[in-house]
Amino acid sequence: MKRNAAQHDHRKCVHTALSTAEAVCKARGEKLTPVRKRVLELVWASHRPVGAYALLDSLRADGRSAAPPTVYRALEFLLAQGLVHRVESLNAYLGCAHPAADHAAQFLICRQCGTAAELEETDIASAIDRHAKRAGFTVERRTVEAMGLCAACQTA
Amino acid sequence: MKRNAAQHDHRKCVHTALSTAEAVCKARGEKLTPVRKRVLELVWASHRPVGAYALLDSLRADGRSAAPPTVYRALEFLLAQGLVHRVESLNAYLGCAHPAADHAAQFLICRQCGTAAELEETDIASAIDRHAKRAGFTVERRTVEAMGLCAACQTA
DNA sequence: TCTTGATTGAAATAGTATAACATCCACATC
DNA sequence: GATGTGGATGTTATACTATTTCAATCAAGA
Ligand SMILES: [Zn+2]
Ligand SMILES: [Zn+2]
Ligand SMILES: [Zn+2]
Ligand SMILES: [Zn+2]
Repeated sequence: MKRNAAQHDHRKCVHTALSTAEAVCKARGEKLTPVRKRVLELVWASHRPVGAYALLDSLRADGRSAAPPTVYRALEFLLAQGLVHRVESLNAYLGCAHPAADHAAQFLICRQCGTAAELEETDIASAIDRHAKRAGFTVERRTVEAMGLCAACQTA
Repeated sequence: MKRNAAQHDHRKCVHTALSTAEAVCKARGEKLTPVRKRVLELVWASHRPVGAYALLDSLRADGRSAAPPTVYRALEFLLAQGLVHRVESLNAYLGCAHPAADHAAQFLICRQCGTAAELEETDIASAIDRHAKRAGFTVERRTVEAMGLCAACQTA
């Protein structure tokens, strides 16, 4: 039920995400250029992961000149800054809920409504790392994505 | 160091995988046709996840007539039977190490040598499920992939 | 001003996956 | 053995995702 369209002011989500991004970039001396900012805003248009070509269509709808590299470059920057995440199982992108700090993220993706919620549970990450270590494996990056039904879609 | 090319008889891996597949399909009344069997064998050609188009090339190298649907259909069948896994972060496919029983699998993927080891740790899956449940989310499928360095590549 | 490096524009191409329809084959039934 | 049926495969076309390459532009800093 969290983040149901009827139950939260999504403008606030977008506004918070954009201000945080400004702050983060400024603090790091990175440039949040108009294209990058606009792509971030488009990613935040919903709580559903968005495909790169959907973003491209939106950029073009803005009247802006845009080709695939336009959006992939913006995404590359936003990913590097931790402002968006890539959802591997969907080939899609999602705004990060807590971009300030480096963190291991996990995603709960609803197959019904398409929303994705972000978790940041260190014990999931450490369970993976522990078993990896037993195998002599050093973990550098983790992809954890759960598919299923969100609370809202279950009751419905 | 496990499964280093020099340190195990890979023919045995392949043979075991194919016999198990035969048995599993027979028990279920499913048909492991020549294409399907050959694709499974090709997937098992190494312990590295293989892309669909690499499999396609191999099928063609056999002299067989093959197009993308040929390999994707075979993979669809093998995935449904639990004989192969899909590695989401690589868009690639890997033979399942324990295809008989249904299981939650996790992968340790070496960025250096490309090998992927399969884990089947229930506590990783249950940690995910537990946090999901707290969010009211019902998990149906999990994708857990760790990128890093395998034991062999670390010492080297 | 000049230089330099980062960013963006633009065109082409590579890589991954599915849709749609025809044909074939194994098997059950008559 | 002939016929009908459904699954499996063949074939072509297309959709979707991502990168390469080179040119043009822009934004500081010397
Ligand atoms: Zn919102
Ligand atoms: Zn839902
Ligand atoms: Zn082996
Ligand atoms: Zn390795």
